[in-house]
Amino acid sequence: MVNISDVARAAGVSKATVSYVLSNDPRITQQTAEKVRKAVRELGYTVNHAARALSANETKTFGIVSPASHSNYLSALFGLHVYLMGECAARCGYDTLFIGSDGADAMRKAWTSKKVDGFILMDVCDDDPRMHLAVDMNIPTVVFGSPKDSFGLDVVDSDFNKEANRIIEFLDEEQHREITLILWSKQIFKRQLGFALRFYDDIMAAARRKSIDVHVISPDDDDADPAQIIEQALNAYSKATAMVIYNEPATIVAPQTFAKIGVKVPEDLRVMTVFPKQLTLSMKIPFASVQTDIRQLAQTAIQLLMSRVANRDAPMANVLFDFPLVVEQ
Amino acid sequence: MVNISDVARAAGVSKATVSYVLSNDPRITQQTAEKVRKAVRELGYTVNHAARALSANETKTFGIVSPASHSNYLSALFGLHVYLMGECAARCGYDTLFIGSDGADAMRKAWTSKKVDGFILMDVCDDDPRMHLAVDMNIPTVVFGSPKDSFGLDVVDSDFNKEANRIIEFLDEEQHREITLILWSKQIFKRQLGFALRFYDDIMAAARRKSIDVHVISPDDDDADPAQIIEQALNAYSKATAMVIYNEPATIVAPQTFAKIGVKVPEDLRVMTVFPKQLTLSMKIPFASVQTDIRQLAQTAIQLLMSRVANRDAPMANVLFDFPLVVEQ
DNA sequence: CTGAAAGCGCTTACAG
DNA sequence: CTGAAAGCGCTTACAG
Repeated sequence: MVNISDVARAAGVSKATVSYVLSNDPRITQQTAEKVRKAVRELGYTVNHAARALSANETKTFGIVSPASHSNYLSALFGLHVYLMGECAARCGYDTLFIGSDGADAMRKAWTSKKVDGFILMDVCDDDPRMHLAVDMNIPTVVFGSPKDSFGLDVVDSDFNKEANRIIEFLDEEQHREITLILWSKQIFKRQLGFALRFYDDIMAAARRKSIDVHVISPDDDDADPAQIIEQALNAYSKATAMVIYNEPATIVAPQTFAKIGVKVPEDLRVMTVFPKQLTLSMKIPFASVQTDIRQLAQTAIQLLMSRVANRDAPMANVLFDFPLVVEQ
Repeated sequence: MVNISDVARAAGVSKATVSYVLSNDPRITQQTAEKVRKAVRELGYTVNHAARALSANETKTFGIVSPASHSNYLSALFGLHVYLMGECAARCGYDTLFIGSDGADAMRKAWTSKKVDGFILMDVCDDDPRMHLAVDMNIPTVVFGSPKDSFGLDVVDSDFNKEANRIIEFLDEEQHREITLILWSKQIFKRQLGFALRFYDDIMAAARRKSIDVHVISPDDDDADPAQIIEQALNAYSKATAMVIYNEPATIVAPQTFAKIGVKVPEDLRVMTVFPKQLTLSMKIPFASVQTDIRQLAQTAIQLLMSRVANRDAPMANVLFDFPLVVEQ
């Protein structure tokens, strides 16, 4: 494989000059630069990544750290996130290293072996060990999720508070006084996942303010059949005139469940949910929904991380997106 | 950050010895090895990845190359694949580099910069430029999908031929003489994606053998509303007694579509599909389906790639999985 | 059984 | 404006 010496020889300059041209150093004259670029082109030269990383002490790659474990369903969405972040990162000249299991351990290893310049933590929970690791070792890190405290790390997520208020206000205007709320599983709550906790707190507070009665349902288990849970909720709280679903598997199966039982939405029951815009389309979720834009979230995460790498002492960023409530007619 | 010299000093040996211990070289005595390991532990040493890669000329990372472009829906599944492969690779001591857009170009760059030891190509199409690149540059590569010709590259996929036959035989036994077949979009076919082409050919051949009439429908567009397509198919071919859906978005929305129209499955219409087992559960796909195990596919891909890296001259592997047909009662 | 030394392919002060 | 040289942190024949 052709290396920098080959290029230097072909261009009749030193290795240093080649290196300077490659990094667009302004001290090099146009002429010299052009000679070098020609040689690069003709020889098909590409910088050796390991050598550059070793020498320059930066890898131009970001690590995406998955949470310790999660159910099958969560993984599907998670995958989409990873994919989108990979795309955004690529556009910014960064590669993306996927850090699968073991959360904090794998993350520490990737960092101490200098395999990445920084991390994006997926689905952070309160007091997440990965956050503590990042803080302790002063690692550029952006957090996905809404932990109670991010300990100074940059955060990006959707704004649960606004989402919850918007949902409740909409229901209040439609005069619903009794609703049922289908949440993530108890397992998720036990793991203190920020998105589950925050949304729950916010929506309950908002409902209280409007004096709306809320029947709360949280499946015992991640793998519980979401269709059954919806049916049970319908039976148990038959006087509720609206249902808020904040649970992705349940949202996905809800349309077929209602259709099967013969519940007409929204005539018989107003249904509201929070769901990624990108999937709303292909999965035909026909509810009034707050439509999360996961591409925008991904892009922001990458940008925040790039800024953080460039300046470790910049003030902490906390970007919460206020996604729109879309009401299907 | 602590490096190999620090460890050598602390253990009272040379750098070489530390390196040998780390690679479990049998020439080092137990005693020395233990001393070194102790120092490693106490100092919290981790090998610098770039240095090792530069010196040993291997990166212990695999690149996962996404196809040039694909629709939103495809991406969701794609993400799951990436995720699962990352997990499998991690278990085998490999990291996973996600190579987003630009297909062959990004792949060439990752290779010439020596960022990875090999590639897994997602969703390969006939004559895929990424395959040619891999062959031309003799890059260890495993191909996901069923191209007409893999040019000697290792292949892993499900066995479309067997799937198609199994589906048709099942329909034949149930005495269906006229069926409708909903396929991937014309865009997908135009891009010559192996899975779409192979399945289509195989199922038509099998149907011909059993003298079953097939009405074929392929949406013009990836983003066409799959629910409408199903409804149209139902209207256009009302005498068909079975429907085979080989199109993931359509499969996902099919249950709610049938429920809405009042078509009872399987009483009014036998519906068959091919769908990842892992998503069948969470998405409540209630059809007779060939259940692809994407975790197994991912694992096999990683294993094949590891073998290929270890021995470039080994005979080509072509692993096709025969996944079971599961009939929901 | 262990160590001194060369080399992997870059970047970057520093000197001129 | 350009080049000689040190150095990044490892691995690996080779010598002893």
